Amino acid sequence: MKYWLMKSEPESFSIDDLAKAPKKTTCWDGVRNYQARNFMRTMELGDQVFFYHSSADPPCIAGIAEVVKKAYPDHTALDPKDHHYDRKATPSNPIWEMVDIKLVRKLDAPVTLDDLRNVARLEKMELLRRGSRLSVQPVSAEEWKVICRLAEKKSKRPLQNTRPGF
DNA sequence: GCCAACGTTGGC
DNA sequence: GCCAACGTTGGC
Repeated sequence: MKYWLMKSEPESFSIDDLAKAPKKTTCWDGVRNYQARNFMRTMELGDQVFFYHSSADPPCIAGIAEVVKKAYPDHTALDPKDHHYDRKATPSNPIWEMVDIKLVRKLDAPVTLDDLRNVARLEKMELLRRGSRLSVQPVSAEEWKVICRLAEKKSKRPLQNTRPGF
């Protein structure tokens, strides 16, 4: 099982929106970066995801989700009226793909970007790299564990409903 | 709102 | 293949 971090601006789609969604599940449409897409292509069912609020106050990991559907074509790339339309995309070559993710749990106390920066073991984390903008990125097993511990500490109670591995 | 960092586009 | 121009991301 692998670990990931996916960014969303809460003004467009937040952890609460995911909680309110049917089956607490959403398709992750709109990714228009090849590296991010390639990461989604390698995702497996059950992979665990940190749901990150970008351009938020404060920026933070707001919850945990998991992959419930493997990569498939992102239809919004084919719709000229859609904001994420890409004229290079065709039905036979849709170019862009998405996965479905389901909420595992919202964090009682979000782990902020500032919190993460204060952990020496997270120094190499992609999110913390200067100028990093990747919206879908891998998280190492160690990083995952460290961040889950941090989340537990902040919430003052055990993380429930998370799979073994953190 | 600012702006640094980054990815993409397109002329050459 | 180079690289300037442009658009976007995302923290501050």
